[in-house]
Amino acid sequence: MKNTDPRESFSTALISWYLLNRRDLPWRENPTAYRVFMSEVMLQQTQASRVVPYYERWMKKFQDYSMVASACMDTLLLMWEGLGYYSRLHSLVNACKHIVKNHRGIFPSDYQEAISLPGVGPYTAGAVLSIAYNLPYPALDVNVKRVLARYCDIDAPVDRGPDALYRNKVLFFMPPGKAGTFNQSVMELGALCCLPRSPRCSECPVKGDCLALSRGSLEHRPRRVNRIHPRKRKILVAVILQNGNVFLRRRLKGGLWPGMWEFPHWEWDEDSGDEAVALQNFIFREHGMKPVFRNLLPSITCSYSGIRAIMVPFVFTLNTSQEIRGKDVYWSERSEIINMPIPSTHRKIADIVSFAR
DNA sequence: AAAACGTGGCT
DNA sequence: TAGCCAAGTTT
Repeated sequence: MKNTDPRESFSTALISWYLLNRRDLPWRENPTAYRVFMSEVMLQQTQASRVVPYYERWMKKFQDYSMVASACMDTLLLMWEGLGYYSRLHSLVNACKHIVKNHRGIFPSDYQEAISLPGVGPYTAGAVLSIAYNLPYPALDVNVKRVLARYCDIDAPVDRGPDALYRNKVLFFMPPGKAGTFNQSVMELGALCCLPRSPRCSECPVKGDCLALSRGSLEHRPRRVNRIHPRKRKILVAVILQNGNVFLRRRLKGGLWPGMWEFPHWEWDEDSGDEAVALQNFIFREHGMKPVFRNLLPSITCSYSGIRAIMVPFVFTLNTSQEIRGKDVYWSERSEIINMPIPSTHRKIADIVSFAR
């Protein structure tokens, strides 16, 4: 007699498929709570393939919470550079400090304690507790929502409103004692098979019971409501040189690119006017320098959280008689720029500057 | 509740 | 090119 329990047929087929098809990702070897925690934070809003090199560098350098907690912030920022969402890093460091101080260096196995750690939300708490400790919590990310929205033909939007419906579905299907493997199976199906654009239904281990597939509603699952079209901006960037050194300033904690180094820049919202002069005035207001405009560098487009920007780099030189020093400003040698944590779009400009001639 | 927060690959 | 998308959390 074949098993016809809908819970078991889903999880059994899914786990069998997972054990055969899963990727050999580094955080899947020896999945201690520390290793899983570091990977889950890096993976937030990011694709696995992009995280791999960052994760391997991180694990080589930091083997436990106390090593992260005591590391130099610039070193940490440099290791995170390019991953984006830098507040994750600041939260992660604070979480590590908290675990060392209050949990004897052991990730808490209590859900409420876990979710109260900085940067740890429902997803990350569920992922660490299920994967590292095999505790029965959902790890509800967009992959899981997409798989369930299709398999159960759920119309509730995945990007707004309460998650209770989706969480209950996960718990309904979760087989006893296999929380970690089950959660990873659903996520992996979403990442490899139940893809956002063109799902590979012919390869799917649970296609036989997929409601969206049988009802023909696959195109409408998952349903989304939140669509923000990006606004355009033009940003004038100042590359100020003095004796061959490059002027950088450190951003404040909070907001965009917290704690990282950048070129001074000014958002340009006019239709016309002398951009170089406007930028020069800004530099004087902000930093008290009066550098001389020399030339332009190639413009760079970038986008982040609803903004599409074009960055226009202006090269200035500053007379040696003007001495500008300060806590959060720095004259970097060209060869040294590579060791400063700099956000991705500014890094492209920095590379031109540091490798020029 | 809605907006902020990065970045790069793909179509 | 412009839009969509990704192992979410915080305010």
